[in-house]
Amino acid sequence: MAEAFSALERIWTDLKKPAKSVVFRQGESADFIYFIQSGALRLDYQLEDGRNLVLDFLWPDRFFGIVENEVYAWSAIALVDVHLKRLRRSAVQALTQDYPGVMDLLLKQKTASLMAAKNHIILMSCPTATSKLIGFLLDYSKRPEYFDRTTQVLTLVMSRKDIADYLGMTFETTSRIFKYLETRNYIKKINHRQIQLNTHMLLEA
Amino acid sequence: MAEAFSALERIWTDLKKPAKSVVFRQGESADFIYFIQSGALRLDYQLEDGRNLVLDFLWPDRFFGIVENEVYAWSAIALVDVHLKRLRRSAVQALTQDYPGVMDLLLKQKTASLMAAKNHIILMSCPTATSKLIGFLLDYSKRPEYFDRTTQVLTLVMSRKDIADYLGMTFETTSRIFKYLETRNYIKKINHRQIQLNTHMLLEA
DNA sequence: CGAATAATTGAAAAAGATCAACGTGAGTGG
DNA sequence: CCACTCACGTTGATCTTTTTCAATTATTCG
Repeated sequence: MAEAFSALERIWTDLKKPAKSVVFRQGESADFIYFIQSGALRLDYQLEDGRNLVLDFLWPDRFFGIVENEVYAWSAIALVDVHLKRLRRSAVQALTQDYPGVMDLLLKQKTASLMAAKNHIILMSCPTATSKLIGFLLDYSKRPEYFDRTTQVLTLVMSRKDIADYLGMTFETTSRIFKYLETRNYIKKINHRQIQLNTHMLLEA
Repeated sequence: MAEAFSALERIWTDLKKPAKSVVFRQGESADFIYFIQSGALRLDYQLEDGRNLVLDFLWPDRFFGIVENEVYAWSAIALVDVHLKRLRRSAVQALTQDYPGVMDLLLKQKTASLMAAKNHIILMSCPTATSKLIGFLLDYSKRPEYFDRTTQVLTLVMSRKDIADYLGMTFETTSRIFKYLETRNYIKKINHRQIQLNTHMLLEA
């Protein structure tokens, strides 16, 4: 796997994107595969009826844009300034000939996507908005980049609407549940984007 | 791809399972990969709190049980009598050495799983139970094995509870929405498991 | 046939959406 | 640096949808 990685190193190029910028858009020709070095992204799926759905949040060390199709099935948007590696799909394809490990790596990454999707489905199936949001916060707190274990402070890189679009609710409900969790001392809002978690209590709930 | 398939043919064994039988259980050692020849299955995920979640319904020509982990992450249950092909994981692994197409096939199947999951997420994000169920019926009606295009009759191989557990609602709601759709002439119940669809109207809704 | 399982239906309660108004705070241009 | 603006977030009141719990009816399978 390390060997596959060093093979990929020879064909990737560094790429920095500012917060809120679009890495690729749903429907665009899928010429590149990406890897997140640092930062965070949101995968958006635009429905015909105008609704926008957040399919996933992406964190460092994840590949994305791996599809068999001609075009991207969803959009990738930077939530904060991101540092990416970009690989031309055709070049990756060529590498798989000499380095079977590259194929293994792609398969592993696809498995990671599938597990993320499974987790997303589990969250969405929670019977109440409160349990959805608690599940979301607990998952999120596993990201070392945005959760400080010593202070228990979680830095939200996404808006209330992003969370709502991920969990299948309205942003008003998201806001109200945050409020409710604070009154019950499950969380403490430092500011809109900084939340101190009472992990122990959240796990109990 | 055809070459990969014929390679697999040499190592798979036929397997028939009756309706309601368990093909594998969540947590069991994941020694086999399966392929559905005919019939239909349900993938169940058991949560610690006792809830049961339907992650997917599987139709013919799909591989399943493809995981990297030691154990299956969910259970597979036959909804009707099924005809399966069973392949020992280690044998498939060995085949990938000589037949790179086998790897491609596994990757393609994983992509299929991911697309199914994406679709599932889209359904679950529908704002009302009615739109969820309509989306479900329309997706389901793409299965030639269970939808008769001439009579427009859909044969449900799963219970109201299975549908509810798939869409994230209660089975009472599922039942009520079926009733509602019938009063509005979107559907016509032949019996509990046979539903005639007014596809045109459903697509409009 | 009869027991067990699945499906339906009703009434009441709870949860969430909607619509509207109001704060708040980060970023911009003077 | 300050005022302004605009996007984001919060909150309230009302209405709709869904759940819950309970009872009843169908259906299936031994």
